[in-house]
Amino acid sequence: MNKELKPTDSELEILQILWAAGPSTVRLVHEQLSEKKNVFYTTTLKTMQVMTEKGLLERDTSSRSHIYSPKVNKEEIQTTLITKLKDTVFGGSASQLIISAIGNQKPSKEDLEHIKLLIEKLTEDD
Amino acid sequence: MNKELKPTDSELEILQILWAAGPSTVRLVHEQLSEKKNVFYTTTLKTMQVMTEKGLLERDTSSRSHIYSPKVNKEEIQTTLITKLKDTVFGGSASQLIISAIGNQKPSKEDLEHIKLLIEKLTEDD
DNA sequence: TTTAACGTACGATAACTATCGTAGTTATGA
DNA sequence: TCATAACTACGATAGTTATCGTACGTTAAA
Repeated sequence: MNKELKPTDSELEILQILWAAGPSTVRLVHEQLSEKKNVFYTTTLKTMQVMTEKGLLERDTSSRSHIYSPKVNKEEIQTTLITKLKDTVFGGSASQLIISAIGNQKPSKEDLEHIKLLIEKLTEDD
Repeated sequence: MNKELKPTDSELEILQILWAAGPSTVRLVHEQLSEKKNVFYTTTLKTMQVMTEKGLLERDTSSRSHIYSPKVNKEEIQTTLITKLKDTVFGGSASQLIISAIGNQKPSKEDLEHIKLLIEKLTEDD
């Protein structure tokens, strides 16, 4: 339902940059974006303006270069999208999703240990 | 790049049904779809026709009711979408994705044990 | 045999996305 | 000061998606 929780792919690219960089100008976002993708400055600008209209970003217009910040929570978006993926291609099964991720995303040894500890903690306490 | 690996949301709903049910008529897919979503028969039909054009489905037109089957591999789509999610909202980190999934999708105790065993197997052999 | 149910084909359309170009304003530095 | 660079605003557009309606042929049963 909530539009704010369904950013498009282009919007996610921008959100990612803002989540990492904190409040930024279009110029800065555009420069980072340009490292991955050929796009005109005005395209980035327009997208960020639309995102602001949608409530995905907010901006401070007090100086000439507007400062944009994410208005949506990273963790919330992550959870929403994981849930959606789980429902649409894993028939709603969390474990299948996790197993598949472990199997083909090849986390490092350290990561696997880390995950194992997390699981132990979760299975212990209760 | 490969269009076949980026089904839309509506297409994924249909693929899921076909992956589970095997080769089916539009009627059958539509009935299952109707349990989740209000949609006209011709909408389902049209979507499946488009999917066939795109190469997501193939069909046997030898009888009056065409029989559709998925032409794309479930596991392949799963991997593609997990990878995309990892890249777009987890900054490319598989472990972050997995940890987040374990944390908020709440797999059952049995599932967690299952996953733990898998991890042990992966960290052992090499 | 005729009509209702079932099936496909396909055009139309509204909404949304992504992208770019143009216009106009405001610094800035040579 | 005046040209250039940097900004924002915003219209235009092509492509995509999702959805429905209409047309039309086929099957089956009353």
